[in-house]
Amino acid sequence: MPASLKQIARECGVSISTASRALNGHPGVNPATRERVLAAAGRAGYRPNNAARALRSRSSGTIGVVLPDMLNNFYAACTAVLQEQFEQHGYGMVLAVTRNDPAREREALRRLASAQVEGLVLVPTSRRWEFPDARVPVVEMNRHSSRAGIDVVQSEEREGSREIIDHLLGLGHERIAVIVGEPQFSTTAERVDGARAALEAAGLRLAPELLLAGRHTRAWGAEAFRTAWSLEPRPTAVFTASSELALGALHAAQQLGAAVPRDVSLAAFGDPDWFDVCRPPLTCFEQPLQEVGMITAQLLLSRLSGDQPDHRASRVRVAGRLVIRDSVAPT
Amino acid sequence: MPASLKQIARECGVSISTASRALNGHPGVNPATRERVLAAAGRAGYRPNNAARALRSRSSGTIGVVLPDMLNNFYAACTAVLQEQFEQHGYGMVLAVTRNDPAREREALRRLASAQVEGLVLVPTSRRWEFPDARVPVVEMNRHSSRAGIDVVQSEEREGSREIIDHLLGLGHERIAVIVGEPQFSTTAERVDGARAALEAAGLRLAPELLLAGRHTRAWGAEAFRTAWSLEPRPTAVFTASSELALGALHAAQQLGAAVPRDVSLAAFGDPDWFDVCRPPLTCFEQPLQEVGMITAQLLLSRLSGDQPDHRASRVRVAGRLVIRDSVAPT
DNA sequence: CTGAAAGCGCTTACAG
DNA sequence: CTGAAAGCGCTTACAG
Repeated sequence: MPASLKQIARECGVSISTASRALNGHPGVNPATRERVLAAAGRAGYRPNNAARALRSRSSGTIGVVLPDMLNNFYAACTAVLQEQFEQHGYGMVLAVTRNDPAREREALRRLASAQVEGLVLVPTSRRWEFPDARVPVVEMNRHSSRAGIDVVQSEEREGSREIIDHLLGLGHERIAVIVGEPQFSTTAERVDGARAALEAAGLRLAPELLLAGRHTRAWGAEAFRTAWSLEPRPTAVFTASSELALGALHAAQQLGAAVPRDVSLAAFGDPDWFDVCRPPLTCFEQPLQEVGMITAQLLLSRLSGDQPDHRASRVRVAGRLVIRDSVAPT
Repeated sequence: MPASLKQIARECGVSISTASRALNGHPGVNPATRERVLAAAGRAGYRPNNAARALRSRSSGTIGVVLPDMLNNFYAACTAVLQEQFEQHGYGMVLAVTRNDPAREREALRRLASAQVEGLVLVPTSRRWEFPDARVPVVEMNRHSSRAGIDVVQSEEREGSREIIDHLLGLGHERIAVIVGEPQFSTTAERVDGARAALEAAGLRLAPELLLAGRHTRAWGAEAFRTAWSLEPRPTAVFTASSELALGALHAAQQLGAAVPRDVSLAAFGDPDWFDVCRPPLTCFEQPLQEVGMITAQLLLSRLSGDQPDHRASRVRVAGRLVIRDSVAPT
């Protein structure tokens, strides 16, 4: 049974008001009294009850984070940064996962509202979400919904995609398969856009049969690669819009005996740790995960501290960079 | 401003007691009244205040999870399973990360105590941790401390290590470098033990120069591999005790121009997604991540539900399996 | 510098 | 079936 404020106060012969003030470092407490209270609390292993404190002070000291999936390398990295930043500023983090299911998202937002989170980082899975408490600042991370007036922090999706395709075009590829995830996500739309723009700038177009949309899974990456490989004529290059898709595509290529990059070039969006030890090391667009997490945290924290004179919503796009390895060859 | 119980009650012309009972599905509420309350709550987007509920009912509905690092594939996977299981049983999860720092661990445990968690999953980083509230059931996951009477769920560390070494021995390797992480972790000790036991069973021994202990990072994996490679005579095989270490070792091998498995064989503990697309695909001992997470959750949940007639601590070791790929060749 | 008191939003015996 | 009341453990004006 953990000690309560009351017990500490009694032990020191002071009121609970005084004990509370001493523990919370309020000014205007006799230093000797403060010492006594601190000592007693230390001895008893006193821990304030968060629920009571939150209830009374009307602030939970907590920020909610809603994301699709903890296993995804990108989200895991961002979340690690968020958690560290929030902790440094005295906030706890409460996590909810949606698996890209709008119903789960709805439920997650409810739960976080019940937890009285003071701020929210959201990787939206539906185009129109609702948060019960309109006073809570929200930042959309990576993906964005169609809601107006919400801060968004993402990487340069369109530009990244365009750089990859430009790189392929520069090496003579013209028939390029584009493998992407869920079409309803803003990231997918933007990556496809970027690819399309690059092709059109070169006087080419993205043939419908070469655009393969499915889900951000290894399985779909593999299936889509096989589909692309069965096309007539075959594409000379494949662009996968995430590392999971690349994993599947690479595996499928190895199974089909398609040598990368001799038979087909492969380039991906994202750059997990293992891209440089795979067979072959993959050329890719490195997403600025750390920065996205950091900027998201800073933006939310500045909204929370209220010293954000500018009340307009921000839209931050963080630059990434092309990393050239061995998976792309000239035609 | 989210609606409170009081407002809902007033709107329906009932007392807050009745509104509370209706919302919480207590028996003995007039169905018509219940309907009215539910409807009003729905309209108002009512969400109960967790803090108030936790304070009054003395149960937070929350389980704490303390782990070293969210980026680690093993912990991310376990945590995903834990979160899903806890959610299914009506518990929220609150996460704390220690970065293998005992001081951070101490602080994390305090924070979770303040949050009144009802149960705790802990990947311990110190040999003797303390949780302020002795009534809270704790399960140690993956690693274990030296505390008696605590449930532990882990994979078969010793056996996995032994299987790997036996496999190498079977192909004629006798000079095998063993690269491990932090020596103070139980997992490290057990993996080293397993390796040593396998060697001794074959009438060999683990030479001190061949045991390279550092940290579970890519950087240490690379450095240790370079050290091993500079030994005279060179080892013919390298065993890395985690996937991060394997990543570093593989990268170092590629940089040194050491062809795996022609010049040196490589085998690892753990089996992340990408092991089968790297160069070469890695032979390894597959850790049962899902199962470890699942069993941990079930064990803690059964302690919480109190229907655990057996009060003795459990020590569960989940079996893994050897996965043979292309990174090991006969001498 | 300190204490008595109110009250945060709920749940839960208790009485009717 | 319903309501009035107590109280969970704190914080915070308010009075001294």
